Amino acid sequence: MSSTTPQPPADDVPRPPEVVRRLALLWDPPRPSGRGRRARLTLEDVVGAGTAIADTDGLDALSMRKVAARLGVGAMSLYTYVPGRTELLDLMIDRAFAELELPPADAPWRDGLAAYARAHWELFQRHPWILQTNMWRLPLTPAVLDAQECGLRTLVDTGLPERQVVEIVGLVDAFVRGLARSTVAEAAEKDASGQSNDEYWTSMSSFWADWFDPGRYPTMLRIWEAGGFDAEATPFDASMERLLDSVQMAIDRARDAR
Amino acid sequence: MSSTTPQPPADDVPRPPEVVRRLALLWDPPRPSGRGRRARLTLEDVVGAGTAIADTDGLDALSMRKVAARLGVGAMSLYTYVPGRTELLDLMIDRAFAELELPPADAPWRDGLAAYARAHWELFQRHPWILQTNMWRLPLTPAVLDAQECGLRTLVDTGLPERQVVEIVGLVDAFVRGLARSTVAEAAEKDASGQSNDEYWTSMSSFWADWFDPGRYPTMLRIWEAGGFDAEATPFDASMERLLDSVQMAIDRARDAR
DNA sequence: GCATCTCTCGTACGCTGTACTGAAACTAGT
DNA sequence: ACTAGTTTCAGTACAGCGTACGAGAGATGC
Repeated sequence: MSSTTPQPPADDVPRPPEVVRRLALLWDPPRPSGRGRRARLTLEDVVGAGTAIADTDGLDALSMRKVAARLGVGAMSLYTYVPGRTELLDLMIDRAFAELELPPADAPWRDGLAAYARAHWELFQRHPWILQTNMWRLPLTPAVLDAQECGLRTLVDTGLPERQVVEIVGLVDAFVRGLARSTVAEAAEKDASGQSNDEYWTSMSSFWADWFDPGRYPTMLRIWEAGGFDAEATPFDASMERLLDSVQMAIDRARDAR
Repeated sequence: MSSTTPQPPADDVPRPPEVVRRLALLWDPPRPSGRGRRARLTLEDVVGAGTAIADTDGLDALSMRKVAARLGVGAMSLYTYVPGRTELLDLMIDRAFAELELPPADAPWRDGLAAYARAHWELFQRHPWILQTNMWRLPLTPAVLDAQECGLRTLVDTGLPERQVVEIVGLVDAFVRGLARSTVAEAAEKDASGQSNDEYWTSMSSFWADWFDPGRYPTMLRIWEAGGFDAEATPFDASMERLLDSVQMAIDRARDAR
């Protein structure tokens, strides 16, 4: 490939044998064979320990050694249950998405899509590390596909062309993730402030005082002074309503075109 | 720290002294003092080498040793130009965002916002590694703030309340990032197919055949059969128009409310 | 008892970011 | 020209990471 064409990292595009092995554990869970030494743990234990670590300390703190230590087990023992860290993360994501309380199939599209978005929103609040996974897509796990199926189902009978259904669900996903990201970031900063005796905010305000050039960023200054950046009331619902309005418009337009 | 409260990783929330040091290089670039040994490189060389590696091999391949090797220099030599990897990434992001061709200040809001989105879209195509940075927010660098300023400016005089301006620009950002992500992922898979003689696709299709349960995912099956997942024509423009329509609606509503 | 199978885990390798240290190279002051 | 001061360069080292390997432990089937 030409060196001028940007290439995403090969690491995230599994090579042939890998792509199957990576998902085998999820779609074809191994049943205990009865023979051989008894297992001290279950796969669920391992995934749960990983999730607990990621929930409290973030994804960077999730290492095989720490998961093993939390379970009182040698690091390499984990590899009996899980082929590697990548697959452990896939399993954690699947387990997390299985927690989603998805709307029923017969809900009106607007209620269904709103509930779909809100369920994700709450999930990301509970497991912010999902937003830290820097994969290109979510893994193709059962629970992730369940969620996708649910999202698509809300719109598939509205008369929208199939391609637009996919687009819109993608837009909703991106919106929820984006907003959850900044909300979590805000919470993290608030937390840092509490822990470090407001030195963090001192540093930050000195940044704004010393380096922020109001002449260069007049709009930001103006919005700041008008309180436009005070997001204590998260704008999730308002923005979501606006998004749903635009979906309504798309549906009306699709109906008119027929 | 309570184990029941999800905590984002402390690593991404710089401690007090850190938060200033991390941005100092960006807002207060050191001028050469003339004294002492001459530098073999410039800061620009280091940032450029890092960007080149990330462009071609992805963010995971970006290590201090590799950057140093590309410059024909010892690994530790980089630390005279850059305090650490985090700050190098900040600089790379700033440099990338400086490439944005932002719309002029006097453009009508719809043209301006569309151009703002498209500029980001093209940037992410050129530097997909930006989408791999798993930080909670982009760093507060000059070029990043320039871009934000531009986005906010397109809407600040439309009569929308300030808070909604911030919301909408956030929505546009999330949309562009989300769509760029899946586009890049698709390109990565196409590329993997080329390199590995279609074994990748063989594996993937065997996945669909062996594990995908059409009864569990009827909507996905239906959309698939209707070609709804064929995204060769990226739906950027269509989706963007839909988004802009919803912004128009919000503006009209804000006008009516006054 | 013995073969067979599975789980457990210490050791080790290569990779990472970077702290420390001292050598090398350059300028300024005398 | 020489010294003192300042800055860059880079080797070594350390802690941490994912994980390949292989020896041992414990269970089952014969």
